[in-house]
Amino acid sequence: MWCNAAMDRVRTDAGARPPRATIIDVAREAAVSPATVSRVLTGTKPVSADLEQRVRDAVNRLGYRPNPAAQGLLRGATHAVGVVVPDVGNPYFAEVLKGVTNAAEESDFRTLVADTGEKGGAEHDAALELSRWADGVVLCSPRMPQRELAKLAQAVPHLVCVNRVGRGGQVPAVVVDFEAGMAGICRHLRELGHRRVAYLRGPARAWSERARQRALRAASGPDFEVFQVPCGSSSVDGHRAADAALATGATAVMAFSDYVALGVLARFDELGVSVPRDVSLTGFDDIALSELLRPRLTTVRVSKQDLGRRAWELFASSGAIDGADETGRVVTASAELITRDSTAPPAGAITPLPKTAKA
Amino acid sequence: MWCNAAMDRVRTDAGARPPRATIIDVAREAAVSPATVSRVLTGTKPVSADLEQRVRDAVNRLGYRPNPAAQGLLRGATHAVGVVVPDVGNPYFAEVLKGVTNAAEESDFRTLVADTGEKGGAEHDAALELSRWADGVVLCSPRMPQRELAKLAQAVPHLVCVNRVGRGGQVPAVVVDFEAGMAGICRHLRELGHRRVAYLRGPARAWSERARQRALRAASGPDFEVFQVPCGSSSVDGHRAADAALATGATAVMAFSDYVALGVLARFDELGVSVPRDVSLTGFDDIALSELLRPRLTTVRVSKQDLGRRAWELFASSGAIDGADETGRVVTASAELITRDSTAPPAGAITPLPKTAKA
DNA sequence: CTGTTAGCGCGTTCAC
DNA sequence: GTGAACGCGCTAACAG
Repeated sequence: MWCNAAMDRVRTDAGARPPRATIIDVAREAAVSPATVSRVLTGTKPVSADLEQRVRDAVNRLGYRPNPAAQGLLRGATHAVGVVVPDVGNPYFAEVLKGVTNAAEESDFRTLVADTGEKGGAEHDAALELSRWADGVVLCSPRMPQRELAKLAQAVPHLVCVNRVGRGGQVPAVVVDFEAGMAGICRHLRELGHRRVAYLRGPARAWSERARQRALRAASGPDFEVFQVPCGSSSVDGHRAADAALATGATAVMAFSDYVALGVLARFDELGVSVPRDVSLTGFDDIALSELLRPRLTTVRVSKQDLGRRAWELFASSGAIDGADETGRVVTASAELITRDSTAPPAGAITPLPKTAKA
Repeated sequence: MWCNAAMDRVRTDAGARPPRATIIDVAREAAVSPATVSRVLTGTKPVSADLEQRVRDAVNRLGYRPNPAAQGLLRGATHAVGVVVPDVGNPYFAEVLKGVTNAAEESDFRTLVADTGEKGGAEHDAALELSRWADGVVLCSPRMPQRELAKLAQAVPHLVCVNRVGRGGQVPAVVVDFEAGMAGICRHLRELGHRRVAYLRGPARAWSERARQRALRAASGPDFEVFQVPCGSSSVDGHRAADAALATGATAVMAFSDYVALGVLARFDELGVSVPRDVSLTGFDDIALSELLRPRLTTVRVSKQDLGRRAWELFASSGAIDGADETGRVVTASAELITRDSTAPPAGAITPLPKTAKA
């Protein structure tokens, strides 16, 4: 009955399917007990140099790698974090994701990603599903309603939010200071002399959108009128909403994000509207592309990778690794205005329609 | 010694950590055996309507979700695919990733992502690591040497490549017809009257780069000179290499990809070089941004999501799901030239230096 | 220091 | 149509 894996391999060699070696195969190969192999690999208990070498050789020879499912089953932890993002294609989230991944890697954690395709309704399920696989979940800019989030926080052991604080900050979160950033943009535009500006709204349910709205309300007044234009969070949304923004007669357009501004810029170009000559344009986030675009976008710098890293740290300190259960912290990341080429003083005349604007 | 999970739960209730319910908890709740619960959930064997309802109720009440680790252990499969990409921030890979994810989802498979940060040396380990967690791995545009790939293919049960065919097509792969695409670009430029063109090279080890080179060799001749300029695969690389491209005196610049062309465009603008008036520019891949840029980029359309989907299908048909082991297929995706605004006939005079070009 | 034993949560045999 | 028992790969408890 010692017909072991090595034998099988020979027989199935034609199929070239190398069956994964188990710890028992390694133990047999090294002529030790499975426990010794485990000890060498996990380093929990000392093992004599001789045996250790034999085990290491066997591991290399067989190409053995422990099965994480079995490890997870036993330890009750998977050594993985889940990350839920609205859209990996959005450079903003791609960066946040990288931040989490890099930080997690340092602690030897794997990252699992779920893309909800900007469908707020899918977030809850995605997080729940990820939580089956991972020890915790990082929720990026969730659009789900407050009470859904609260319920989720009870079902998912280690939940961390990015750019969303739950009711009373029950859920640990790292958020950008959108209010300050948006205020900076408003101040900048006002100083340039703009009095009528349009704002391209992001997803209504986004927490960050509401924070921006607070800043907008605070900044607006008789000498600084803000026209709200429904838009969205993608370049395509920006492209679509650009005409409406122009129609407000504003001399400056504030986009929800750089990614949105990208689409706006393209549409403006199609319409023959020059930025910043005819109209000023601002973004938010400072994605890498913004410096490559022409004109270079005036925006608010957010350290996106850092956001991801901070989220990881929140996860780690919430007891996911050691036992120090420190729930409910909310950390705020700064947002700094970056003035570039897409903003300038308004032209003498108000431009109610793009076509006439050019004429 | 029957101090079970339910007991523990009561004690740690203060921490508000809801421990995941097990199938046994559900069975107790529904007053049936664990086996019955399993049968209801997997639907493998018929169960009486009465019991089925009781089980479903219990599942909902407890919020029970089967532990995938345990399932994986038992079934010897995890119901997950790994995807290794050089850079998730690259819109190209983001799209391919989405393609895999969407297709996998339909078969109820989860997607695990590893980002190698464009470090070819990290690919091997990343794939190996992913293969511990997943039933197979999709390797996107791997830069690793041929023999490393061959070795990897033996260690990873279900390996599929995107944009890379291994020696003799041993590894199932879906590849873009780079050669045809590149040939199309060359023909287009030639027809416009360009005789001296620069090519911004991608990563030397990329299979797709070698395919492009074949097309370039075939197209080049006394009346179509191609100047090779080392570059890379990111926008930043393109930005850096733009000057060198101009210095060749070419009237058209072919970028490795749209993503690279983006950086080139930005640099050209800084230099006051107008596209396509002073110099024509082409990309490859047709990422969404390319239509938003000004000028809109002439490029080669590649259905990126489809690439991902086809990779998934290759994985699925390689016996990862059923047993139909159909190894070594290589499928080729078409590449279609999209003529937009960044290419035009060359200006009358050759432009050896950007500054003089404008004057 | 090392080997043996038990069991993590689940699905799938077997008996009934 | 249902329940009891076994084992997936691994490691933490015990024995020696």
